[in-house]
Amino acid sequence: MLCFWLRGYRATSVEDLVKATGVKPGSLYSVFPGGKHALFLKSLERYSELVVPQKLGELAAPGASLAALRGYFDGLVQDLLSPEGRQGCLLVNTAIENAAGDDEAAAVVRGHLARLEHCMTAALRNARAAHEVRASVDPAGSAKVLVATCQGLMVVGKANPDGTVLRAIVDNAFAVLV
Amino acid sequence: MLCFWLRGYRATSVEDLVKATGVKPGSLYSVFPGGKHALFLKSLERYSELVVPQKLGELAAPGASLAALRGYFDGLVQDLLSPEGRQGCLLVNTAIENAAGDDEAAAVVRGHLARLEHCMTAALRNARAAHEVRASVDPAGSAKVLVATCQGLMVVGKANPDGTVLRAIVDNAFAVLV
DNA sequence: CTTGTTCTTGAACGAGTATTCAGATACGTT
DNA sequence: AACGTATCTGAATACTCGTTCAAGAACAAG
Repeated sequence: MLCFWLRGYRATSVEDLVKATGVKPGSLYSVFPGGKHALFLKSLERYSELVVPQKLGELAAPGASLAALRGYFDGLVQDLLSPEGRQGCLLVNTAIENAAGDDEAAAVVRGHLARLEHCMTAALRNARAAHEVRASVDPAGSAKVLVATCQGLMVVGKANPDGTVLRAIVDNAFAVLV
Repeated sequence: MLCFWLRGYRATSVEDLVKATGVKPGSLYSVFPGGKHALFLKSLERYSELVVPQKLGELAAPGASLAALRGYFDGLVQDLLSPEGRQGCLLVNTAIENAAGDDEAAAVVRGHLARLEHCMTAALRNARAAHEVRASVDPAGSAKVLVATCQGLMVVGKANPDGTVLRAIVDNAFAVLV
């Protein structure tokens, strides 16, 4: 999973996977019929189940509110600025690199986006009930925009890992809510 | 340029470029010292100078206002839904695929993002002067968010080329401005 | 300790990669 | 027409790629 995350699907060779796992080619192909591609799909699922919930943090909790939502974006910015976080999000990378020609990969990405939108909608609903955001805010609609914004944040962050720029995006995205 | 746009940097072979241009390997390497990578950078520049202004349309004009800004987003959605437009934006693809390990490519992407932000800021300033958006809208700040949103729109569009979803994102992004 | 089975190994395979270069071709000048 | 220079060509180079498979090691049962 780390190989694909760091280097992308095309750029990781089977040799990379052999070195990273210690599993030799023969075994690798018997354990994962379908080879590199099957392993990639498994990596996507593993990322969804292991890394994503960790990044979501409080945002995935039922009582999540504006602070949790803001915390998710702040975490994203922090990751993009750290040397280890420069690889961005495996699922965003996959959307750009593979989604057009790999329906199975695209389906995993779509699932992730749906989950993200669901969490954000719930958080915004809670936030409105607690009068943390303007009453005119439409939770479902604003969640859709915020999903797109955080994907865009990752694109901008890859090309320009500048804290001032990224924080300005987040600040202004939230400014219209209160 | 079309090769890199359609398939990405890593996935386009020199043979693809030879077939597409009709220029044989020997000539290609004498005309472009630096080979595939030099050609890629030239393609990025060509895309910036040829395709981007066409996509910007009215938004690049001095008098651009809210309609031009909205028109840009609508054009983006339309492109993502058409079979020929599924490749998305070469510069977004490059940001994800190459920016982390290719400083020259990242610089071209940064230039594009800066230009986009500049155009959007100007359009929002005009829009506010014409009372097309709320007086509380900060042109510079909102432009930063809109830049991120349109990059995100491209990520979402690649994984989920669904008109309803994409149009909802654009509608809600603009809803907070008026 | 032998036997039969499962699992593991790394060398080998063919296809594909970016790049080079000696030979062939075309062109402008005399 | 003949020469010299610039340009073009595509076969050859030295890889690296994903994948397979025969040979060997490990292991449990008798």
